[in-house]
Amino acid sequence: MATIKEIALACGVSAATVSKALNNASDVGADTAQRVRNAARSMGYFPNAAARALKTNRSHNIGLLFADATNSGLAHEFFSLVLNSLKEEAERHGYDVTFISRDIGLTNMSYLEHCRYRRCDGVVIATVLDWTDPQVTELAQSDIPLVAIDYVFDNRGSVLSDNVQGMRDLVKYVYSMGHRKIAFIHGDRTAVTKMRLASFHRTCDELGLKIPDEYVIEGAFHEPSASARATRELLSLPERPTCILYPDDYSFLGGMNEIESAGLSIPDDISVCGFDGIHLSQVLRPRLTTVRQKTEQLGSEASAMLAEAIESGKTFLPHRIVVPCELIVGESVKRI
Amino acid sequence: MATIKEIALACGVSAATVSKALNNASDVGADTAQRVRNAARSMGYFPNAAARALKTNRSHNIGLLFADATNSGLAHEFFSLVLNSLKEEAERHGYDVTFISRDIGLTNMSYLEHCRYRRCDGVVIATVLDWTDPQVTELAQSDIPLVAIDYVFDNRGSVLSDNVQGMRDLVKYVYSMGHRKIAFIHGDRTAVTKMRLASFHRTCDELGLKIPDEYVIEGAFHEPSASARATRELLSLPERPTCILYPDDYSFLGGMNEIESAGLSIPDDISVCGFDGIHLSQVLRPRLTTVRQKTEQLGSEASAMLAEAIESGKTFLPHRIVVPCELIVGESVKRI
DNA sequence: TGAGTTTACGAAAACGATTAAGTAAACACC
DNA sequence: GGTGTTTACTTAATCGTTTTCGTAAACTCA
Repeated sequence: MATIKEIALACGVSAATVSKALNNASDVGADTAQRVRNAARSMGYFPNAAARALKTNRSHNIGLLFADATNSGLAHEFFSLVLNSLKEEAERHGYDVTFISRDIGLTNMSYLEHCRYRRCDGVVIATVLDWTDPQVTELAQSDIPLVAIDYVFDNRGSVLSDNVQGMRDLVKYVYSMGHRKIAFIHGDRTAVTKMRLASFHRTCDELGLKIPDEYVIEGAFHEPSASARATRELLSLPERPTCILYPDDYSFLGGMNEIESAGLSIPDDISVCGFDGIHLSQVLRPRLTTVRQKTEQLGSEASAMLAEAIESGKTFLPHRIVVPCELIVGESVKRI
Repeated sequence: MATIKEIALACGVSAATVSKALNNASDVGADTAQRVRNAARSMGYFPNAAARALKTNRSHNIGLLFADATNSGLAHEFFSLVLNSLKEEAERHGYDVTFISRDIGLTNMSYLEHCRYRRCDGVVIATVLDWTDPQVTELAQSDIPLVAIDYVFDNRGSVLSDNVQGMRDLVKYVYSMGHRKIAFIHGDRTAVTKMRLASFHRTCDELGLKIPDEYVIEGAFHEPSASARATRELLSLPERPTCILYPDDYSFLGGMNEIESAGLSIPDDISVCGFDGIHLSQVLRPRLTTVRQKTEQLGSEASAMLAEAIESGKTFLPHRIVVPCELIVGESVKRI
């Protein structure tokens, strides 16, 4: 509202001096600086972000790429929580968060164009439908600082939830409870699924478990119906698994219904595990044994890393932070 | 990337002409306009949002005020879905969405200051902890176009979910199924709760139902534990209700656990209803009878209304849109 | 005291767009 | 053909900052 010029006028100095005083530049007298700052405060001054962005070519704004699809994306508590901590940490560093999408207004821009239009200082890619989407790779190959969550782009920063360790801990725990016939309903074919699947097989190998092919079924993240279908398949096998691992806590609900309507009880007749450790998992009875992903840390590390990339001026900062998962032992796995 | 000047140079015209051609101004020749537009496209031109904002004093950005608290807010599917449609509709109108918060960076700004700093063209208040927070009222009394969701500020636009009608439909339905002893666990003391509570009582009156005081208990939105506690109270009453209405679908989970661990079955021993109609409600077995709030419509109406307020230049646009709720009949209410 | 250095400030250009006002050419019209 | 009106452009100012460069005053020191 008040501008630098008005402050300059009020203080009897030039606009340049005001700007410098406000930015703690070295060549301003201590008393003048103080006077200016006082005036700025009392006149309710805040810098005009647009003017500053125009001049400095820095918007103090970071773009956030979130899946466009409605079924997953924002509705998924995992992502909501990541977004929340991402936003808070970004703000702590002085950045605002703006959603990036294609096709804003009438014109259709690509993700990259949208970022340029808004002069985003950096971008966090939290989740997209397809990481090989040309528009996504275009963005990843641009000169905009970028951090991806749960994905690795060449030469780019990434924050990864340690799905491999999480899955290993889960399988080992289930094994330690005496289970040998362990089934795994995995998510749709994404990078995360690949990691969990690989970790599942490797851990079973280490434990000397032979897992029959029928025990590993494709489901889908956040889709109870897919888990329901897969659960039906598993329950109808001649040799039923004693424990089923689900793609995620939410989609487990589909399996839960299926198990109950088959007249079976959890965990007495069959044991189950989720993944994610969202609030829901600890509200269900029996409490779900699951793997908690540290959403707060994923989000805040991503923001911090991006801020560092922006401020260091190094567009390409191939840092990689791996955030451990945490096994949550509930009551859904029975010792046998 | 490419600027207007570069296009001007390439086309052999002045920057002003380029600007006008790109903005479909009247005083540009048809052929020149075409030439300019072609050049702009081929040179990958996109306007510099900062420069434009500086000059026009319009940022094409709307601020979004979302609760700071973590327990509800973004993690609640209701708000996630509202946010999602809000964002999509805003983008359709050419606006980006930026989160507004206090205390960005080191400085601590108020919500209003944050909006001014970012030169937001308008603000949507989706949910806050406390609508009487001085910072919120300051914003509501400012000259920034504003639309609130599920709240009414004097002289401001608002989009309201018809909680009154939703609750009435629900109670009438439950009544029509033969229930007379209907309990209501309501949410914490918010505007929404007040509406539902009032509608509950009025509808019961209309139906000639006398609801004992013990049947109306305070719970909390999105908090299964509160619903669990309230459910315990209700189940221990000498005269148990035959149907319990919960604050929302999610918090019902707490009640569900309590009912099951009391050895009761839904809906044979006791009927239950939720509110919200989130995905979860239709995944549970039995499917929950609930009231769906049209989140997509709430979000998109809010964006559309705000866009209109901005574009009409009328800061104060006391429109009020009421979005009806929809009764979803599940299997959780038994005919008695 | 005079030359060199430091300190504290100001003047002015620039970022990339928009827009009011000005102008030259083309056209209309009797 | 002169006058008036369109049409199609250009010039230049402006939005609110930042930043480079310049400079006057003050200080240092032999």
